[in-house]
Amino acid sequence: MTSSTPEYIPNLSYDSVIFGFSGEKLKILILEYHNMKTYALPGGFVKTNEALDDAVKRGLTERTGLDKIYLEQFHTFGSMHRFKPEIMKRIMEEQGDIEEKDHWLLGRFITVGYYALINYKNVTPKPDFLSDSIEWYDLDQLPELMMDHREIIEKALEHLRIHLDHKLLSFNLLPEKFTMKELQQVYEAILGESLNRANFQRKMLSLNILKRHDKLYTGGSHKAPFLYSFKKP
Amino acid sequence: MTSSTPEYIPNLSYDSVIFGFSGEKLKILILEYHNMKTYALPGGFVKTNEALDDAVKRGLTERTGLDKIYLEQFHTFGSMHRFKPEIMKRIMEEQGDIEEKDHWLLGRFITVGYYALINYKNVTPKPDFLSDSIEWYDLDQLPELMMDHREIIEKALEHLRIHLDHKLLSFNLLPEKFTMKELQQVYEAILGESLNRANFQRKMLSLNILKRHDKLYTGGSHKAPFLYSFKKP
DNA sequence: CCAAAAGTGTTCCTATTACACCCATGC
DNA sequence: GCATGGGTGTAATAGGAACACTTTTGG
Repeated sequence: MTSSTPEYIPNLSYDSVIFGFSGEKLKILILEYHNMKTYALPGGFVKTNEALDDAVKRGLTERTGLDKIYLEQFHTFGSMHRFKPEIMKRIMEEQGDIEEKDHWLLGRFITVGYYALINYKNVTPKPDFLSDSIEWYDLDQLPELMMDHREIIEKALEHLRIHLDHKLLSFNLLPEKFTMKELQQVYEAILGESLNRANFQRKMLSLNILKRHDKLYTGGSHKAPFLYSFKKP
Repeated sequence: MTSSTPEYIPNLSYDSVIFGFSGEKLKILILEYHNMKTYALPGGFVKTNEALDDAVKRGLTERTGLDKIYLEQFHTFGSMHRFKPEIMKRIMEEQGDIEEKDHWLLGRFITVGYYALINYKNVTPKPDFLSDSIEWYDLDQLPELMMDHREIIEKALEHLRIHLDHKLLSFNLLPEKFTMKELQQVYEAILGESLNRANFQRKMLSLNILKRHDKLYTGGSHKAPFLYSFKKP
């Protein structure tokens, strides 16, 4: 790509915080650059003729194989502390891109933060051309991340916790049908605290967003729970 | 400015929604471009070596004369529907800037939205070099705005309403000392609804963020109200 | 004394919380 | 029958909303 007709908007990127849920713990998708021991959030760039939201969706699909993911924008990070060109330079050198001195990737970047919440088990993350691996990490066992990516995750989590009630419908975190206990586990994993079973049940039902289906017989020695699904609007 | 060493980040702008309060109504600062009947939010661009937040503060100070304003970022707008180069072209032609065909200002822009809430009376807005006038407009009497600026205002207002309790402390909308009635008028103007006086008083006091001072004798034939100020943390 | 605005009190209602109880199921 | 997990009931509490009452002030 030449600088006269750039394919991507310079100095602007996005980073996505992909939350995944395994049944008990909340995890985050982190990638590692080739031989660098450099861990980062999956991010990317916006084409000059592409909507911001579309760019983020495109990047996420390329990296997770998942389509039709609900993404929520939460903050744009524009501090000059983000400017660490050495890191990107090393990454590019590993790639063999060493020619250009003022390559656009070495510029200063303002990044738009997005987050998504998906069902862990539906995803087979695939590393892209820049990265060595892409893996799920427990929230409390994150590796050291490049630049301000740790801060980006904290801010994403804060937003997720505040807007949980309104946003959970849109995220496909649970299977089509699920039990009340599973739903509660999602809430507890995200909020990081345990909730009262009886009150949680009542509150969820009072929101009038759940449809009750037949009971689920698991073979366990206890009462069979109802299955629920989200009412589609 | 030449394209080889750009002063500003291309394709990225900010727009600021400046809410002002006059004592009864909420107003917004809108500027008009020279002889264009084109109304817009005050916005600007980010220098390549400047923090995003700093750029927004700089622009606001240039246009309002006010310093140390608390600004809150709320959303980044990146749709391709924003791309209307004709408008900017006409503005530049009015200015006499007609030479460059692919000038950076004619590109597609992703814009970061910020809002602020200030005391209307402390401000003497000054038009910048591009604009003819800069005026306060009532929320319900806005002129037709360029591009998606109307949508940006709606989204700012939504954020302001939701986060009012947490953010009012940081905004210098009221004088140092104010009465409970003045505080209530701010809330009512922002929320767009009237509130019960007795309950509002109790709720505000229960938040434990107000310091009570001496009474204010206005000369009105009624009980003198207490003055309050926000407790500084 | 009256009107206007401010401060405080009372009542009602709803949402939240903690805990208890009973039911279904497989061993 | 009994342990386990699931559904529902109940009492105590907190918070909000609606309204009434009283106090202060200047005319």
